[in-house]
Amino acid sequence: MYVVNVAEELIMRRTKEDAQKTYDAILDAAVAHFSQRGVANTSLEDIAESANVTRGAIYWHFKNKGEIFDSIHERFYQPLAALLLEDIETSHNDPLQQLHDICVKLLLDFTLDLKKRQAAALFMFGCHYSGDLEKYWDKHHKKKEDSLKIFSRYFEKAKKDGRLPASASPEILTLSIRCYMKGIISEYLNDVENFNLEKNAEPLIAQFFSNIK
Amino acid sequence: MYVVNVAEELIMRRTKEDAQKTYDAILDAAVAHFSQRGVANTSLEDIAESANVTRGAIYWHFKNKGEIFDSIHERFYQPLAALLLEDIETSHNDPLQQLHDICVKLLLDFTLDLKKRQAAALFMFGCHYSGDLEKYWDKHHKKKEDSLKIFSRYFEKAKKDGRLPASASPEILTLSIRCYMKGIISEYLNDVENFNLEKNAEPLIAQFFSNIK
DNA sequence: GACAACATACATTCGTGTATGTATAATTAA
DNA sequence: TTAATTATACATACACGAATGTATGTTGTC
Repeated sequence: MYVVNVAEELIMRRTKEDAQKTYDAILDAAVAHFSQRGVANTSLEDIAESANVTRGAIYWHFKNKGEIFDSIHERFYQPLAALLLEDIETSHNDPLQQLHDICVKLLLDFTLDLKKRQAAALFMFGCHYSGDLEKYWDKHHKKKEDSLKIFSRYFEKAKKDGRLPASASPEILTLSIRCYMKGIISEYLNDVENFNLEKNAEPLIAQFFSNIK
Repeated sequence: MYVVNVAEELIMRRTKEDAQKTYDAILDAAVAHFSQRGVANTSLEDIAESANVTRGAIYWHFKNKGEIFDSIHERFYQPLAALLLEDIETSHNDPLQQLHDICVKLLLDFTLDLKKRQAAALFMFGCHYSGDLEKYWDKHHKKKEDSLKIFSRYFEKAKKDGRLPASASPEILTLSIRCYMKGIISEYLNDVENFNLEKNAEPLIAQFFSNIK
């Protein structure tokens, strides 16, 4: 049982800041439960208990479980998309090295940040976009596609700079790195204890670039 | 709604072969529902309806939902593991080419076989090994690891034959192809309509091998 | 005193597991 | 060979708990 109580006390709280605290506590508790048991196997009572509130508090802040789920997505994807955008905007003389570095960085981030691990596990394995969650698929999928499109810009830059072998296709490379990253993160999250990502992140990514650099 | 009725008629049937038919119909209906909505969001009534039986029939053949889930796993992994074992046992003069071919074959198989797609989607995204399903994790995980260990044998062969560049490590390559395959299948199953696997399977795998062959 | 931020209580639905009923097939007895 | 018996392969009915959503109560804040 890795679920921890996020809120510290069970006192009555009515100020704006305190309301924000319970809001955050609910989201934190939700990510923890969702990632461990899946959205469908998590009851609002589970979340409430971990956040040291009652379901009443949850229904005050959120309409239902689906909106909690969606709120988590926003909180998780906003920084990720921003990070990627920021990286591609900063000029760098070797786009392939730059992509190499950001990929390693993204992977190592997971080893350092439990919250990110939980959120990623949630959206990769912990949810199914059917039933109540179906309506969020388009929105979430679109955000994911937008972020992933950024990958292609590194290869286009490299191509333009003549840094790609003639045999290499930017389209395939984009699809390839996308799948590769997805697979690494998947396999890591599926077995965090036995997959030594700290050690393997750089060699794995280096392996990918070894033929085009 | 892609769920189809698998059994044809609703008459009373009591022969051994007919019992086997309903058993199969239940499993088929279960895979379809599990892969589309997830195990947790699927009720036994859903399955029964698609299989043209009642929950009574399900409880006759299976103890509960978990055992249906486990039965599906057996039916799916047995042929897969057998295929991989058979391939590695057959002698081939170029192990890297052999691995390339089997990877492409595995991927293209998904484009041809709905059942395999459903089963893979089920075990990748449709289930969470917690609660009732937790007890199957060890067993399923072990079978997966056993199959994946086979990948390393191709690279060890290649290394022994001096077919690997000195810089390449068999361990990293094994981990790498494993993640890569997982990622390709993941991304494909996540968006079957837009991911053209028939077209991209071979280029993607070729891209992986381009630097070590 | 009004409203925000909850807690508590209640009604209802849904899924599960089990108990029981029943028609047919398989087996045995004659 | 056939009639009686038993076991199989389900369908039906019921009892129960769990989760949801809502209605209402309560407390502190501004």
